[in-house]
Order: sequence, then C-alpha cells, then structure tokens
Amino acid sequence: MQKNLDQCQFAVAMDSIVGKWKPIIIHHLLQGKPLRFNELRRLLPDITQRMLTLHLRELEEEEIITRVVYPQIPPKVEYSITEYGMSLTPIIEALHQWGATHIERKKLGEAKKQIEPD
Amino acid sequence: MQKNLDQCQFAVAMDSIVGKWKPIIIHHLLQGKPLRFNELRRLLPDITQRMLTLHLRELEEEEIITRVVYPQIPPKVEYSITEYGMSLTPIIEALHQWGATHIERKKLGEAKKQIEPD
DNA sequence: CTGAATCCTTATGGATACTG
DNA sequence: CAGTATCCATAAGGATTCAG
Repeated sequence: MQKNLDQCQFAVAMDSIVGKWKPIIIHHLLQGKPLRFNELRRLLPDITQRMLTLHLRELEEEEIITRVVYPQIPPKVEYSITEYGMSLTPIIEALHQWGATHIERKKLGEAKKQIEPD
Repeated sequence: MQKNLDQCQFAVAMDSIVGKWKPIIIHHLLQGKPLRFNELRRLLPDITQRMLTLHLRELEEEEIITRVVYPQIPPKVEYSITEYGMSLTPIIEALHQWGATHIERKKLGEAKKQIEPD
C-alpha cells in the first residue's frame, strides 16, 4: 500500500467533477430526464456555448453522460446520465447540500472583506 | 429564486475543495490529530513546499483549518481542522469512497488508450 | 523547521464570429 | 438547433533558490 493511494483516489474523483460547470450539469442530468443542448443552456444562463460543448464532451469522454444525435432537421441532440454517472450521486448531493447550507456564510465573508480589507 | 442559485451553491462548495492537494490535506486533518508542516509533507510525498504552503494558506483563509505557531527554535507549526472544516466530512468522504471504488476503472481506461489511441 | 521569492509552463475559461 | 474556430486573459501548478 503506497502512501499516495489516497491522493490517487481523490484525484480520480476530482477529475470527474472539476470544471466550473460540471457539477451542475451532472446535477441536472441526475434528475433523470434527458436534456437537449439548448435546454441545458437555459438551465445554465451564464454558460457560453463553447464551455457547454467542452464540458459535455469531457463528461461524455469519461462515460458520465451519453450523447444521442437524432439525424433530423433541425438537429436534435439529447444528453443523459449513464449508470456510471449515477454513481456520482453521493458526491453531487453532498456538494449541493453543503453549498446550500454554507452559501450565506460565504456571502457574509465577502461583505466583510469589503468593509475591512486586508 | 433565481435560476443560478444551484450554480452558486456548487461554486461555493467547490471553492473549498478545488486544488490539487486540498482534498487530501483536509482528509488527513479530519483524522483529528493536529499535524506539523513536515508531517503533512511526509503524508503527501509528491507535493512541493510551495504548493503545501499555498494550499494551507488558502484553507486557513477559508477558515477550514487553523494554523498555530509555537514560538521556539526550531520553529513548530501545527495545523488543525476547524468545526467549519469538519462540516466538509460528507463531501471528503464521498470523494474518497468514490475514488476507491472507481480507481481501477480509471486505470483500465488509461491502459486502453495506450492500445487504441484515438 | 517552516517557510518566502522568482521564474516558468500549462490549464482553464471566456468573447466573438461563423456554420451545416 | 447545435455546434466550430480563433484569439485572448487569467489561474493553477511546479522547479529552483534563498532565509529566519
């Protein structure tokens, strides 16, 4: 048992969720309903097309989501969570719950910095 | 309720744990025993002094850990988890557990890429 | 022992315009 | 509708050296 096994385990897990928009994309797809590209864009008002595409490609590469193209005009593409992706539920839910609990503390911290800068 | 509240919650949570070595530093300090700078270095064989210092400073700033300096020669500094830091337990444990479960899959995926490159 | 300072490379994210 | 293609700015991480 080498000393950095723990580090590798964390690295593997973090790899799957690090990225500004990855957790929330996974979160929405974990609801179960396949979502189209523009549906995701509406759910993430501030994301750019480029970043949405990039993150979806990465999640697909990691087999966390699947991408299904319906060959029709206009194009239709649906993204869904995979079984493997569903295994991330405990992580995503823990993050979501913790964020909900501590968002106010963070906002107070930011406000304090405005008043008493270092 | 604005549409991006979820995004903010994830962002707040991710802020606390994103960083190549943050999860494992928190993980070790969550064991309860205060650790000295060089003890952490031994637990993280591949980290550089600079990165350990930087991450500890960030965790301290976020009030996830505390830093106690014992004014003596040679210097002694101990890092401990705070109550606030302990609230990250569900996230850190979920990451650790998921990584332990899926590390083999990842390694197989890497090996496959060697054989069948894109 | 516990750092700080400097310099450097790469990764990440975004703005904007264009397309089948 | 669902993307690409460029170009750019900043953040993150690392190697190395120096210091109280």
